[in-house]
Amino acid sequence: MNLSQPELGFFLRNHRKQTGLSQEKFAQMVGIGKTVVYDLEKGKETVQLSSLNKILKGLNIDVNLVSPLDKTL
Amino acid sequence: MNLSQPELGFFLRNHRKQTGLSQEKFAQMVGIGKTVVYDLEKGKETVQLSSLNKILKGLNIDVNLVSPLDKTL
DNA sequence: TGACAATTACTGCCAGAGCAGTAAATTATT
DNA sequence: AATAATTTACTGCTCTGGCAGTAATTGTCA
Repeated sequence: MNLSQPELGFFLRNHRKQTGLSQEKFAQMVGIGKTVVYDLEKGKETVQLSSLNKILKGLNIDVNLVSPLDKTL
Repeated sequence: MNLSQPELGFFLRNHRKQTGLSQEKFAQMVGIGKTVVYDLEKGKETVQLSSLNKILKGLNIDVNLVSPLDKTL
């Protein structure tokens, strides 16, 4: 996938829900504003990378960047 | 990996170099300012997600988000 | 070594991201 | 159905990321 919407939003929302936390609780747990969580889940792309990072960390999600060049075939 | 520094910076820089484009040329090719390219490669985390997206798209890089929960084991 | 290209670094301005607060709408619980 | 919890939506404010411009530094090549 890519980091754009709405894919990312659904992904983040699903995983947050599995934590059982509301947007607000989750937001303060990872140290960002609730608006950012809402925006990201909704589809806003103009958010800070650092905010996404905090969310991904809070969800224990790891990132793999795969490039066609990396393929050691 | 995660989307934080300096890992991401090195990754992006290496892949941009393989395109043979300078930061400035690459920046205008993907439609962002040269400062953002420089900042991202350098280590700045407070950049917009949309900027990172444009860069990743320009480098043909795909993103995999892997969560422990997804493991269908 | 001189000239050229690219990178690094700094500036000031401005559009907009982040935020808390609030309220309305939606959903869940009892 | 009533109540509580959550989400959606909007506001105004503050702060800063994005940007072009520029200059200094570094790297490359003839």
